[in-house]
Amino acid sequence: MSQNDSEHRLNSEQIDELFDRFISSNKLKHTAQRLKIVKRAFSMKKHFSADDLYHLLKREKTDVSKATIYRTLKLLVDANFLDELEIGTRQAKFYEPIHGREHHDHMICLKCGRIVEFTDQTIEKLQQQAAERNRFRVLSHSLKLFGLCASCNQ
Amino acid sequence: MSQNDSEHRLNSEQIDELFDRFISSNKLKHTAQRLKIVKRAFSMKKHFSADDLYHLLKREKTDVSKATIYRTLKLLVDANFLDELEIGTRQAKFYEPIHGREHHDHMICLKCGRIVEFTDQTIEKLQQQAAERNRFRVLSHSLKLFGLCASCNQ
DNA sequence: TTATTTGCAAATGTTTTGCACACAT
DNA sequence: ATGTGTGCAAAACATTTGCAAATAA
Repeated sequence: MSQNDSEHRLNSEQIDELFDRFISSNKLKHTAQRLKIVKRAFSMKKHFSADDLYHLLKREKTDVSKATIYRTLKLLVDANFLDELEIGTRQAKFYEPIHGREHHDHMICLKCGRIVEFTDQTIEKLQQQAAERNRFRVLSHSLKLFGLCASCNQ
Repeated sequence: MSQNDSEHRLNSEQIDELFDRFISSNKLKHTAQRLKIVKRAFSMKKHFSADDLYHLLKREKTDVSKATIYRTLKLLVDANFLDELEIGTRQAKFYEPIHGREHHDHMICLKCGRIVEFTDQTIEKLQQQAAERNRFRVLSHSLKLFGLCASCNQ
């Protein structure tokens, strides 16, 4: 893994700041539920699903309904605070804080589910060139490698 | 589009041959339903969903249940006769005949839904190298560019 | 005060599955 | 004869939505 997890985690103060930015930038209202969701989402050490978040909050006795979690996660993705990763059609989406990180792609271990991140500027460039050749305007992209991670591959 | 559709379509005789190969290679049984599904799937001019196939067959008075369509499509994908494309987690999967075509990636128009295919050997190579750097063994991959196709982008 | 937000339960949409019957080998 | 395959309806499952009650501004 090229990234150190803690390197990208925010402290409580930064999260409060981010929360305010999130709320005001979208003309939303401050609610206890949204604050709890944001606080928890931005302190996650790895990719998490809506359901993960739901159970974590429930365990911490700070219940928020699933509907609100889904609604808030969507807002956070639209506002570019969270990145959304789709592993497979029948599987729950995963989320991760963006927080100034550059775009990256994912390798997904089919055995243990581990998600390894990587970036390759040349690939990005070549994608863009392929798009231009087809007069296609890229708004977003997703590159996923499925296989076996180092430990699962012996 | 770099590919000519008709260039890759099979004639009736070739489909029969492919059907036999499909059945025998998997120790399956010849059934009217499977033949109908294979015939229709391999004469499709573009990507299709399970539901598309279901309605086409129904319209042609050759009813096959949805369950059987899903089961057969899965068999065809596993046997490497069809390629499966996931546009989004909550959307139906798309299928396309493989039939000797090389692997390709997709650009998906968010406005009209058009799917443009492309290949880039250098990208493939760089993906592999990125995987090796992480001692990750790639079994399959998916690269999708989302955006606006030439006509939708004016 | 009033437009948002929430929680609940019900709906959604695709795909899968249990089961009894039908059929290919 | 016997193991497969089929159709139906129900289940699965993540996510979305309608609605009435609660709450932020």
